[in-house]
Amino acid sequence: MPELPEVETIARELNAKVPRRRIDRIEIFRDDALVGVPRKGFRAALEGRTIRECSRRGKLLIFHLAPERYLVSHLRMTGKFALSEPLAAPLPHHRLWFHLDDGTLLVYQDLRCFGTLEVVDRLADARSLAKLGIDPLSRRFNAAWLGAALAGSRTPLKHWLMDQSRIAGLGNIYASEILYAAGISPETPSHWLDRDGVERLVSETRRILRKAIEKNGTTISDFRRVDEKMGEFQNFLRVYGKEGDPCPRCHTPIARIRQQQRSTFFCPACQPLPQFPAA
DNA sequence: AGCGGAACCTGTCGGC
DNA sequence: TGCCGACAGGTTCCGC
Repeated sequence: MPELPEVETIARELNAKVPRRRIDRIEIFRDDALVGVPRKGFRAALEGRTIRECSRRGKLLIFHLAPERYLVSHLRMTGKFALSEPLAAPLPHHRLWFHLDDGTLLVYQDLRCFGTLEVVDRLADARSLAKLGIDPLSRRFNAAWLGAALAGSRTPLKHWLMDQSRIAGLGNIYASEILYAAGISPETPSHWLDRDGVERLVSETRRILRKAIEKNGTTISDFRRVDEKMGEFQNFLRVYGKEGDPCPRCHTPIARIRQQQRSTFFCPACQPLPQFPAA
């Protein structure tokens, strides 16, 4: 489900509510998500600790606790965190309840049970954080960095952008949208991109991610904010999920292809495959 | 290096 | 109506 803007939205909304709240008690209804610790160890590691803040790294959501400890969560496709009034019984896809000291319930739910919850004493110990690449909203993500990183890779650009060990946070929706905005074919061998293309890719990546965060993420089916409201960026998507619709720029029907087992949407006219390597 | 395929798990949707 | 396959915002592992 969530890519960088959705996780950023959740982190910001949690950050407005949960800092200084203590986790009094945890109820576990299904423990598939727990990484590295058994259910009892998970509860013992977190109960009684206070949430200092929430942050995001790539698509990972991080709860910073005191005394020092971290809960690092990857929501994968359908994971969610929500704040709720106390409930009598868990709803169908509720997996864990964190009872906070002000009486509210921090609910972790996950329809498909792909999501993960990892507890570590130091962030450096988190396996899920270890292999992440550069954050695309950081200053280091610029044309000089990207140009050097792309050199030598023949991987199709769309797949390259989704590799979390290179850039952390882009997924299937935003990779398609960014390439459309930059006017670059998703099938371009990565090292073919010329200097101008690299610069467009950097600026469109930043622009689209910032706008998506401003719109609280994209809700196509599952994604919900902490208060169960939907995001609004789906209203600004140009190509994702729009196979056959006219391109907003040139009216050519939007195409859909499969790359690495995933759907890619693009405009064949606005995003032509380069004819030759641009050196 | 990089690709295809399968797996993890559950639900929905479209076609026949 | 009912069954069956395809597909879903992600990642990882295995084999070629």
